[in-house]
Amino acid sequence: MLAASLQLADEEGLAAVTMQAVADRLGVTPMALYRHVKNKADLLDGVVESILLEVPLPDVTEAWPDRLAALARGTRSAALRHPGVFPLLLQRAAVTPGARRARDVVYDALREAGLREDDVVRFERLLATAILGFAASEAGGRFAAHSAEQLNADFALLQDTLAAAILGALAAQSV
Amino acid sequence: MLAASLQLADEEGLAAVTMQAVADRLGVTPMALYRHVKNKADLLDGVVESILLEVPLPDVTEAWPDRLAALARGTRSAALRHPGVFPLLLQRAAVTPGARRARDVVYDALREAGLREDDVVRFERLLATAILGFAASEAGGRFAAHSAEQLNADFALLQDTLAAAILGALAAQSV
DNA sequence: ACCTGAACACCGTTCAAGT
DNA sequence: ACCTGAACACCGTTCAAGT
Repeated sequence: MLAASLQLADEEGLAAVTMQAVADRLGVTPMALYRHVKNKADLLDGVVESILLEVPLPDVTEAWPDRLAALARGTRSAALRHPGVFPLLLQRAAVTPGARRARDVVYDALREAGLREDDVVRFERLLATAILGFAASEAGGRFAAHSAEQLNADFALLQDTLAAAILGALAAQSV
Repeated sequence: MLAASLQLADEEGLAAVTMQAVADRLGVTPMALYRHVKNKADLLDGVVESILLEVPLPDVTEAWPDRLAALARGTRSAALRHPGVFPLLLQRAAVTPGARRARDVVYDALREAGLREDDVVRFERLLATAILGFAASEAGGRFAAHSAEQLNADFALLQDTLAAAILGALAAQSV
């Protein structure tokens, strides 16, 4: 049912995700959905969560900068796969298992980098908002006029900037 | 009419902005709105634009870093004033007068800083996505569990990171 | 447990008609 | 020019009823 909703959103946009359209796709009446979902908001929460769970977690054996870069790329890919829904990610509290999963990857990487615990949580939030902001902007259409190469270069600049910020914090705390 | 729509969104959320509710607030029938607006999407575009135009432009006599910081603060304030609508800003192409207005402030500041023209446009996009991403996350509710002090500190870290990136680019190009 | 039919109050939008 | 009444096809959701 979440899969059907997500597919519908990808094909026809978020506005096409109605209880009746989802039910149709499942060969059932709209009212049957209320057995599995509290209401429409709950259904959309489920769709958002399933996108979050789609982001592949990087291999723990990789070096921490590679893990962060891979997670960022994975997030961006998920956004481009689901442009109609992705902007919703910024409108839900980051307290679900899918959100926690990604956050833990970043926490572990930043700890391994050597950041102090308070900087770990600060930098996780910095990374998450910057990457999600970029991905949501790109998927949402704010960059409509830009070429793929431009966007790739922009994403690289963002990643470099964030990496430099982490290295800067490390240098500052080892003084 | 845009003012009435925005007010409605602020008071009761974006979902409450229906043609009928807006018309009610204006003491008119829903159909009368179609005289002034093509359809509902057009109305929402107008609301988004009016938020963009609400962001105060910094005084040109200020130094460039202060102008950038002031614009960022003004954007964040607008988001907090209109949390229900702000996430929509990431879903509209940045081609309206309101978007251009803010972009020109950043262009001028970055040129004055001494960046090369290609870096000017790259860094403007970096700044815009990072600041809008933060503001949309905060307004949208992704940070629901965090305190105001935490969020202020996070915003400061973001601004510092972006400022450092600009200074880094300046240093690199003057080698 | 799971699904349905009928119903409710509400959507966005059109069209012809009114002033 | 601007607004309205009536109508259309669609929403989300509830409830009692069916298997």
